[in-house]
Amino acid sequence: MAKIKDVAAAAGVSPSTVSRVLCNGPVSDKVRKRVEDAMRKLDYRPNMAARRLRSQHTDTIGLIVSDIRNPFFTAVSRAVEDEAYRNGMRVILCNTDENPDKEAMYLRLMQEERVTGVIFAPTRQTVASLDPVALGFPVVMIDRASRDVITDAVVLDNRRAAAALVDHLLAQGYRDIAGVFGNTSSTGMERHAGFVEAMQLAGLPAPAQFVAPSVEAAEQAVRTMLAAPQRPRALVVSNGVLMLGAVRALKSAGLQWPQDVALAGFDNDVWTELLGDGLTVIEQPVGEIGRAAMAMLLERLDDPERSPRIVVLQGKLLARGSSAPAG
Amino acid sequence: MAKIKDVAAAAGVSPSTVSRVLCNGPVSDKVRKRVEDAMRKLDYRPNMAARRLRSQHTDTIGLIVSDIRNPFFTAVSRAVEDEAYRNGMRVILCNTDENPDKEAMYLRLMQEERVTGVIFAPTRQTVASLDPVALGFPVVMIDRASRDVITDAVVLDNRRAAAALVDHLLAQGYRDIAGVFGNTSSTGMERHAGFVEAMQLAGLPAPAQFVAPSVEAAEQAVRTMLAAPQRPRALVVSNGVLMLGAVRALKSAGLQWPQDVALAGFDNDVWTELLGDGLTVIEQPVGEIGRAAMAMLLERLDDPERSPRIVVLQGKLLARGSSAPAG
DNA sequence: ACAAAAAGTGGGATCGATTTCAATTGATAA
DNA sequence: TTATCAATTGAAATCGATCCCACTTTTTGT
Repeated sequence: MAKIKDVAAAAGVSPSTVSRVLCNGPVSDKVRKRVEDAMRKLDYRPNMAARRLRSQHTDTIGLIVSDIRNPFFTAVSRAVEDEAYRNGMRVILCNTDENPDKEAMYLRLMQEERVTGVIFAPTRQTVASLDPVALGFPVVMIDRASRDVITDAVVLDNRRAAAALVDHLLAQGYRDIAGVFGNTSSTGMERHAGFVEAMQLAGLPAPAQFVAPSVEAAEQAVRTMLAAPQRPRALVVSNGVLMLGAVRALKSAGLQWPQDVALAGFDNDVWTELLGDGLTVIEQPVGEIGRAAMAMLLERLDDPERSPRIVVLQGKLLARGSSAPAG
Repeated sequence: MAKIKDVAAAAGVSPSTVSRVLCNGPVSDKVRKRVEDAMRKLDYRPNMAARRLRSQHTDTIGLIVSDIRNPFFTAVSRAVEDEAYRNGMRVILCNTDENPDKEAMYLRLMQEERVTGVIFAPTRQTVASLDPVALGFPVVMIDRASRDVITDAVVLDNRRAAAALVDHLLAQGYRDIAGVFGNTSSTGMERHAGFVEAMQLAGLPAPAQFVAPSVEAAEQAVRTMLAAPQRPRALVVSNGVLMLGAVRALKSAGLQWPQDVALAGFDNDVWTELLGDGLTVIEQPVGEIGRAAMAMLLERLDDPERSPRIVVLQGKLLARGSSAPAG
């Protein structure tokens, strides 16, 4: 494969000049054209490794999410990638499966790649022990954040969103409401807090279950909840993955929504609007989350000293059939 | 950030020796331990750019898919990534949106990154003009392949799968069957061919529509099909994304399946089993596709000379409620 | 027309690792 | 004890680009 020296020779200039053409340095139009012709003729492709080594900047950001199969994260990733690309940056995408070991491994990988910055949706465990300074690059958290560690972050107003679901169910006439929350993310905790707050405000108990963030775990948990002597009349479910489990549990128990159990949850995944008269959900501004995270990262790179900030975005309640009045 | 020289100094050895520790070269246990201690103390992270430049191998493969939001591709990606990781390789994931310009751009990117190989789901347009030799790295195609260009590939037996859907619908008593296929991929073409073949074998006409591979395009197309004077009694739909559009069209037209229109398609996306009594689909062996592609790529790297082969995997018909007998 | 400033170009060091080759050490056998 | 050989180690070249500095050419101002 042709290298810069070959191009230089072919164009009758020095390697320095070829490099200047590559980097839009000061080159006369005549020479630039000669060099570009040579590049085309030799089918030259700059070697990124060499470029990054010498220039000491990679123009690459890391995006570490817990599960790319979760439509929430695919949508956010998509937005991050588009935005990154528009700013001349590449993205390295990583899946952690909510596994702290994998998180540590990928953070180390990011260091080895000398990424410019990282956008990260960490588990509670990792978020507690994270030292962004030691990492050597700025980190913007998404979806999840910690109250203690101060980092840039883009999150949903989870308490309010969860409370909105509860208020909606209450307004529809439901009282006996139970919650299902993920146990690995701060998000699950926040949503639980909002759930409890709103229920207490209404003077109601707030029974809740915490489960591993998988369809199977949720299905199992909901199945037992539904089999209990006094089963709840409505369910608030903490995210799209768990909601899928809840729906499966209801179906396999032969229960209908909202007739037998009302449903309300998070994430406007494509299928939620197709089930019966639709599932009531909080729609997250996924595109905005991705774009905001990328924007924050760029600002941080611009000014490493500015104080960390947290962008809190609001969800949007989509009231659909699964939470229709008890009738 | 510490470099190899610093580690060498701290451990009282030469940089060469540190490098040998890094690469599992011949080093005495005593020295190895000293070096490893020094690395830990300095929090050393090898610089991948430098390593790749010098060693001339990146241990990185490219994975170019058309849409990471399509569950088929997310699932395949996941399998590829896991398999790659198990073989000590990194993956660069790219989205093309079925856009040939983006495909060209990402192929160029792969060259600049000097990837070891690429797994690629190309559009028909690109597949026709692809010259794997000129690219400089081996390419394994997934999901799609060309009859002309000879490359390693992993594909579904699309004709047979489509025919299986038709046969199933025929067995259930349906005759008036129409098809909806994507117009950018060879896959759509193959499935169409299988559809036509099976219909002709039954002595039936095979009306078909080709649409852009988006939910909206499919919804629009199906909506007009359903509004036509003699609307089909059953629909064969070429993939999960289009199926989503078809379902939306049916719902908005107030039609039920299978009572008004029977449905059968591809991709066992999570939601397909939740809709009514489930959607009849061909389940693709997504994990196997990803693993097979990665395996083929490794074999090809092992032996660049061996003749190209195509792995054809079989889909599995999941007969569900949407194709129940006409009653 | 001449000095000063600006623009364009080339030479050579450099980024941080690996790799080749030579040197040294230690172990083994005669 | 000494020659031989394998196992370790170090010195220096190298990967392919960028970047600093010096030099030449052109432009500008007076």
